[in-house]
Amino acid sequence: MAYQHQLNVHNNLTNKKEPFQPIDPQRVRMYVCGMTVYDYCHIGHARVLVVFDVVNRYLRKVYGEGHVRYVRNITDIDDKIIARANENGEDFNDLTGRFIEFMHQDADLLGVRRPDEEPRATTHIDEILGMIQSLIDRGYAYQAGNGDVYYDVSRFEGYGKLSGKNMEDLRSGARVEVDEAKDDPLDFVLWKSAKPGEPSWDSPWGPGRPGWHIECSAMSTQCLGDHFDIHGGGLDLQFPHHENEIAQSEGATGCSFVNYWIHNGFVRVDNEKMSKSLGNFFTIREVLERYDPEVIRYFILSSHYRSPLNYSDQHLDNAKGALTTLYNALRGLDTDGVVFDEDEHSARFYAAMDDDFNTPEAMAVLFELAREVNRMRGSDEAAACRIAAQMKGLAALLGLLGRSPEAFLQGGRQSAGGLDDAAIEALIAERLEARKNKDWATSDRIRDELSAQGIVLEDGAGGTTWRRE
RNA sequence: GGCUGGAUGGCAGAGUGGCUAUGCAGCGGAUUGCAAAUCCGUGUACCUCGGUUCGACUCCGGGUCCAGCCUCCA
Repeated sequence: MAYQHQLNVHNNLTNKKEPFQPIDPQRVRMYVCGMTVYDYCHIGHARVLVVFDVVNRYLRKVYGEGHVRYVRNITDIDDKIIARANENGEDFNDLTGRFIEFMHQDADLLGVRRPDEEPRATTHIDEILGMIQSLIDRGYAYQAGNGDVYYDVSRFEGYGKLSGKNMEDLRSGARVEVDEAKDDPLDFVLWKSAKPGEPSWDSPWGPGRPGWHIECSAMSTQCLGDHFDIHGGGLDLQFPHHENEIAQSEGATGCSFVNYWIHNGFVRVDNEKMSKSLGNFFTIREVLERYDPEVIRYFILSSHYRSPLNYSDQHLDNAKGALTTLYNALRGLDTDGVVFDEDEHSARFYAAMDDDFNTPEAMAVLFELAREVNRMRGSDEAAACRIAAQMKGLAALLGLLGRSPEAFLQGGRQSAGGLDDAAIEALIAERLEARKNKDWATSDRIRDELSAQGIVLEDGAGGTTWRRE
């Protein structure tokens, strides 16, 4: 019997968990704010990538592969990009092109499926200009004396509805910058007039470039329409970025913008937010030098997407151990083409995922299946295979356990000057000979030798297997 | 100061008005030549003070502490 999904998501617009009802179940639409590309992605970025990859995979499971459209943008023009390009003495397009490539490499390694569309700000200038013009026409924006075009926040009635802020509180906040050009300190820029030497595009308001917030409004509307289902991103984007997007899009189109706002929590280091400004970040590639990408993925999904996630080697080691347990269960079982019925484990897995993408609880089900597999193997190989196949099928929704167990277990980093696979196999063969002769001293010596190289031997009923620690 | 979240066993991390989360680590047993892996068993856990209740870690209120947003940030 097929499981009946009822997806519930925590909607930041209402700040409540609600049943998810797509505008059109045949075409579920999700937009996620991606990266500003002037540097390598860090683990915080990895979290957005992985979290929304899982949301994307799960929506496809529930609504069907062809009925979900996932858009994740790239911000490829902004102050920091210009500054970095100047520092490097290169064209900003070269800089962004390079880091887009690096981002794709990182995302691919983490098992993140490519979005259906990946719009870039610089290729959507026309749409951006169009939306700014609409805002001016409808009285939501004005050009200031310095040439910049600003959004007139006081004109938009619902301003603050996403972040739970009101204009008075915001104005009384001590940190609002005072800018002479703006009518109101809360107004934000839609079009920045170009300073000499800066990249710029022509516009009715003079040469310039788009503000950050308008990019996302224009790109999401262009790719998904005026009104769509899900808009996601990091928690820090809730205000002002997403608040401003609502003001822009609803101001420009006059219709409701997004039904469900989903934000992932931060990655922390020593209980502090990992961020560029604090300088306490670890890049994905840095971590990949020491850990398998699937370990990073497991680590990210081992806590709920809305919770803070503390980064540390200890947590990654823990993730590695847990993943090893799961792959150990799959070892030696051929699940290709195995037909199985989904049992109550699947039901519990889906129930967990239906409940606001509760990946930790879903993962607990994977461990229960692993135990079932281990209980069955030996006594009923076919049953073990069926359970293993079910386990792999569920894990695939999280983008986990997609490789052969050997690829994961033996694929660890070979220490410098360490033994390659053939040398390991040769030593195991030699040890096997010694064991036949009950020469335990030789057998143990070889095992110790391998152990010193980080190779763990396991003598099973079907022979000796090995894995890298 | 305003607004959001959070506080669970050695560590990590779900969840629930009364019933084992799960993982890692530990301990005992099985298995093993010894290990490893695996299986079985095993832990006075729910920040504090009040309240509601037959019963609260779970609901309500106060407090304490932590994190985040209000400034670029995933």
